[in-house]
Amino acid sequence: MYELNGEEFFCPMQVTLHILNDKWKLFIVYSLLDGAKRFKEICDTFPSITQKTVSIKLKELEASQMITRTVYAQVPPKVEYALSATGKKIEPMVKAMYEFGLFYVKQHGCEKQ
Amino acid sequence: MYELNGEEFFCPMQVTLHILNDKWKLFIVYSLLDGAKRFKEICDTFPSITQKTVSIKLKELEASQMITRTVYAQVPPKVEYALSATGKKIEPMVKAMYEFGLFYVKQHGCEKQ
DNA sequence: CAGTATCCTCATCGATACTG
DNA sequence: CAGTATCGATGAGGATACTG
Repeated sequence: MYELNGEEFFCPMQVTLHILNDKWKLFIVYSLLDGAKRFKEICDTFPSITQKTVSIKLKELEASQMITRTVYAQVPPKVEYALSATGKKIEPMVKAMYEFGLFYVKQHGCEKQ
Repeated sequence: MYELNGEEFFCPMQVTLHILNDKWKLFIVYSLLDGAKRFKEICDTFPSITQKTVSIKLKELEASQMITRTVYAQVPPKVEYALSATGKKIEPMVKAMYEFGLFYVKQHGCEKQ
């Protein structure tokens, strides 16, 4: 049995899904595996996500200690988001997800030119 | 570039998330790793999910070829859901998610008696 | 550049009841 | 047992505009 800010979980899987299971978070942490990104870069990485959603998701990921937020005191402002030590631990998981996707599209002949 | 019933994807990760990223699907396929389950068993595994949602999610998972549905001609009816060959390929991914959750709760001291 | 503030839509999910 | 039908709540996320 585990507890995370008031909520109870019976299985580590549940914890993982609690932290990452939504439409965007996994994409965001995935894109940060290459290295730190600025707010605008993250927005540009996914054209179909809005600034507002990016903002919310980054806050949530920061709250669950998956990413760090670094503000550079300059004008114009520069803020960088990067995976925390904990966040970097997603790598094997993300790799496995990538591999599965690769297998799936091959299996189902979903490739296009 | 990949295509799945009309939608376009640029990355295998995107495909994986398209198939599995919602509140329940990962839990369901996860619970099927032990072996086939009947409809009621799946409902009972997750007390906080409704029959309706289970029904919808099973249909979606079947449509994306992740699970198989076997009807036994008997009264009362018996229907079994099991992972397909494709579905079984989630195992490394799920293991990685489990491991991450485990790491996370240890790191953050979330264990309760 | 890096966000907030509003307003709004729409899918997801829950509650409950009913059926072959 | 294995669902479907109906209705309703809710909240994530989109569109757009604005700010330090």
